[in-house]
Amino acid sequence: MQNIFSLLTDSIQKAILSLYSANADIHSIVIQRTRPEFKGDFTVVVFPFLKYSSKTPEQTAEELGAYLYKELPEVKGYSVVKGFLNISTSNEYWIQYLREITHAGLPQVHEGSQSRVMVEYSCPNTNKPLHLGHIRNNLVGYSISRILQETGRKVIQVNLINDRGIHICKSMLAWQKWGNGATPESAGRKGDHFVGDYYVLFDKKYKEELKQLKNGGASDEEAEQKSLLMKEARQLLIKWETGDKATLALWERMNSWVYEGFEVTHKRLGIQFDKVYYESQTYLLGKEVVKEGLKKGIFFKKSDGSVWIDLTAEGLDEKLVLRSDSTSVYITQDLGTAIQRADEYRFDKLIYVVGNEQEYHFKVLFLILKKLGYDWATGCHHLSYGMVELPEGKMKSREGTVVDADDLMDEMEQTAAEITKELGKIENFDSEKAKELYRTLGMGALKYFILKVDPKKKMLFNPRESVDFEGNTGPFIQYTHARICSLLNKAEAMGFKPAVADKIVLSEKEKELIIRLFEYITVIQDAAKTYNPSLLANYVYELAKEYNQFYHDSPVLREENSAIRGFRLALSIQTAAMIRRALGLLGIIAPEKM
RNA sequence: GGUCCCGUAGCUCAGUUGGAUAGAGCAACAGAUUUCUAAUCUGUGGGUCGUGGGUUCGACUCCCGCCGGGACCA
Repeated sequence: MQNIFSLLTDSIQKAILSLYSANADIHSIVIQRTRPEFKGDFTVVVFPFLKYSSKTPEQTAEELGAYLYKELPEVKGYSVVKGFLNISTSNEYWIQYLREITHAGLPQVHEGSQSRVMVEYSCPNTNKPLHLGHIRNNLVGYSISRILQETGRKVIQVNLINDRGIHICKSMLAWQKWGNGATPESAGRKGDHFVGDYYVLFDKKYKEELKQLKNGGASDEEAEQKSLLMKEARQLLIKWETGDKATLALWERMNSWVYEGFEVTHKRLGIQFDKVYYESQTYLLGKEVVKEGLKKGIFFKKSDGSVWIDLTAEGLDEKLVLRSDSTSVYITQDLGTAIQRADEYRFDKLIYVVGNEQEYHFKVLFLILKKLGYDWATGCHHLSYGMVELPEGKMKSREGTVVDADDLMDEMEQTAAEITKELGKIENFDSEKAKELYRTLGMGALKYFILKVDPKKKMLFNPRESVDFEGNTGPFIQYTHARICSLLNKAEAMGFKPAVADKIVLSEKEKELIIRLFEYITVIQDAAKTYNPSLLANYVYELAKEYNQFYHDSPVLREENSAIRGFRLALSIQTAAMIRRALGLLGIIAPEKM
């Protein structure tokens, strides 16, 4: 059956041609949902048509309404309020829609079936465990990947781990000096935390050293230069770069501990990658590109030998792409990595999920790729997300205000357990099943709390609110799903079957619910287009809220009219399926009982 | 010095190619359960959409200035 939007749009174009002998611009046709205080389901804004009709808004709306009413059986009535034409759609249309999805399943979106998208996200350093900021990154990256898949695109999820550099050398040095051969196993500590501890220890010792040097009369700068610890760390980095065996062995060993830890966290977050890149293998990429760019005259060399690109014509600055000692800067390897990936995967889009503090960096990166003549550069996109802040302000590792990812998940699950036990609805669960539920609910709360906010905006993480399980929260939506499942189980036990009969009188709520289900297509397209999972999060919340209202005042199992009962069962089944599906795209599990 | 982002109810957020009297949740208060899961539902109060101009039939939305907050580039 034809989509109501295209049905209306087509008919409006015909109406304008027939009534006013004009061809209406498709963009001038705006159809939106009718506001609840007015009668109707969809509203056509007629102001843009006045130039065709040369009549008052009311007259134009009236004529248009009469035309649509006559032409389309789906239009059951209309009313005109000022310049707005409110259209009431027929129950039959929506009953038919419900019947269709009951038989054929929920609609699929295929708009992007030919395209390949690579999404890069997560990208942790190996010197410390993941924190709240990484969680937002991971959730947004995972969810947008799933959403793009949902619209038919082939998605390649990749991670790029920053496994080399001075930071990991600091951890290594501290472990050598003060670790006494300890391992995560011997210390009973998760690997990434274990290595992170040594990073912190280095920093502590380094500060002590600086203090001593300064007490001895050194200035800040002198102290930093004189620091033996820092010197040793740098030496370790040089050893690493020159391939010193013992250094490489230690590096590999410590990183492997970190990866074991990350693995656990990733699993808990429910994310996984198709491919993991390591900076140790990519950091030398890009130098060739610089040579190439020099040859083409896109880059230029300064007297000290450093290589730059002049972007002042584009309103940016001059940007360094290779240092005078011919070592790379970040953008050098990013250029190389992007080109390597383009060769390898031939993607249509490459999406970088990275914090908004790097907006300038990506602007420059994409611009350089374009100037180098890579046509796929236009498909590169920086999915820039805002920082996560705490009620006390920004997270600062120095002040110990960083919210650790593992701790946070522990707390969420613990809260879920407390609330669930208090409500006492799962007495027949064994402890394994109960634990799984706590996990599902805790993660549901956390994921929804973060994903409901537009990624572009900075967000405030209030721990008190994040463990709220009522109102606009993940557990609210999960609860709605569980309740429907419970209802459906009982219906089955009672032998009631879902069925969508022809002649059903729909209540306002029932019609609204079906329209909501229908709106999913628009929402998922929007979410994919704008790389914004929060649209989907807000959608599924609205859907759950709508269902709860319906549930509250419409009996299902107690409904004696079997046609209505069957219809309500079918509606409930589809709503539950939609909740499951939408939550799934957010990485949230919909439990059947809670 | 330059570039960019943000500012909506006490708090957290929706409001997306400009559309009607700007919406939710939390918090506060009042109610609903002999009933399909009350992690629910209903109601009340709460707004100069930072601010001043401009564009037009119409601006939270677009343009310019200012104030406040943040980020980035040397």
